[in-house]
Amino acid sequence: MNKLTDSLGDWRRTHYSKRMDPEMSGEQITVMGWIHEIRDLGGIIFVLLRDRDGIIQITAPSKKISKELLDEIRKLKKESVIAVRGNIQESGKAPGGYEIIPNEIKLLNQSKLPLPLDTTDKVRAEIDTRLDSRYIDLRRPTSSVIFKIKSRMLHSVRNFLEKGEFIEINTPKLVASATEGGTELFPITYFEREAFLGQSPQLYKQMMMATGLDKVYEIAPIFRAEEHDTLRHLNEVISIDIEASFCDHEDVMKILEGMVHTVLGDVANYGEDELKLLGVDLEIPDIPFDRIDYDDVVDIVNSKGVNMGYGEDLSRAAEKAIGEHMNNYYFITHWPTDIKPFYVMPDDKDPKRSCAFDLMYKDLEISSGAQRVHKHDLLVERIKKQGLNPVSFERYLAAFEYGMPPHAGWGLGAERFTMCITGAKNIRETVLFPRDRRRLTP
RNA sequence: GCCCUGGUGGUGUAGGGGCUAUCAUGUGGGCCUGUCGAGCCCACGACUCGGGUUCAAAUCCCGGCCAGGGCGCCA
Repeated sequence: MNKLTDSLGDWRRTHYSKRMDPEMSGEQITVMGWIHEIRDLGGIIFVLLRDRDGIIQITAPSKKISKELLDEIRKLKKESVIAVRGNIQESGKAPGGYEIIPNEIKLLNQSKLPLPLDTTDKVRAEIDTRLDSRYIDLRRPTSSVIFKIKSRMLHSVRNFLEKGEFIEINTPKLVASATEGGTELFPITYFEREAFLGQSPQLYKQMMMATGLDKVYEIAPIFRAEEHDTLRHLNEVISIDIEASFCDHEDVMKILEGMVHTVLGDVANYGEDELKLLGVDLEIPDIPFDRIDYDDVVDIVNSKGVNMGYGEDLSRAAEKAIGEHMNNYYFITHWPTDIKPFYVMPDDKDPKRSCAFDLMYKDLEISSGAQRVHKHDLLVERIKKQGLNPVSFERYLAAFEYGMPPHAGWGLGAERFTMCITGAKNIRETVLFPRDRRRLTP
């Protein structure tokens, strides 16, 4: 099989499929990609070549090209990789308005058939089938376009934060302590000791506040060993985290809403074609976002017939109820101190309430943040109150003894944010190789 | 982890104690000079695994595995 394939040699792609213009008519160009479909009508063969940008038609009329080339084309199979040199021609009859009349074709690699799933969207495959053969699934534009948008989103996030004078940091994902409380951690073997995969950069980015770097951000994976099995949870996700000194929760909420607003604008501006492919009409929310007090959330949820007590976290039914009442992006503020982590600052005037907030998009929590406790003794008290041992936080706590400024921050789930932008119903759509309760490969 | 539903060619499905197991797409072959979900003809290809009931199980029962939906868990 392989002896029939050609080497790349000195051939290089001169154009992507969608970047043609009328002035190029007649010009010889080289395109490279995968065979999306072949329509052999006998006297004329149409080969649809797909690359990153889209699809261009190679048109081979028997009268215009040599018999040898025609025979070569007739032997081509779906999803094989080819390079085509030919003349570009404007044509109203061709999809996209342009077609290429081939002079020479190289078969760079052949595809095995049949394919594990259909790349032309004639027959839909289930997400499980698609994830098993993700590289082929991503040949479908509706699948890969999510990652083009995610890339734009992350680029825009970095731009925004860099403009705001945030410094990008990298904190360890191999950590010693399982005592941060809350979520389950993945244990791993670290030489002769046990270690864990980091659940959050929280403690590290707070320690950075004691360094004088003032404003930091990190975009990195976090790991949570929860056995959840839903459309919006994974065991490995990307967290967009910031922490800023000499700030309170109001300041970082402004940064967060400003960032979401800017990023959505950027994606709408520069990703127009991509959004169109998904059929998404991206609405840019006005800022400031609505802020709703936790106590009012409880009242609204109860008024919708969903039972919820003050001091409880939102159940799924509660999230749906509040999501129905609010729309788009909104903050839930003044969470009860007791259900928030130890590092969250209690409200001065009413310590039962905290300076913590969640950013919601409809019924989906996409970010949570807070003003943090920067006073050492209060922090120790809060750790004890949550049933944790201050001794295991020794190194973290020490950072609060030598001049820790007041600070605040948040973490935003990159995949959940991508879901908001793309309209994906399953978080797995927004990760190339998702890790969930059952899936560890590919 | 719990509840509900399901697992049929490569993919997506119909069927539901005994027939040659349905359809689409695909794959292989043939015809066709403007296809664009091309069309037409021929062929190929499947009942999740283990156990049980039964003269007979893809179908009913039990269990495993896997999946879909919902929930829980998720500082």
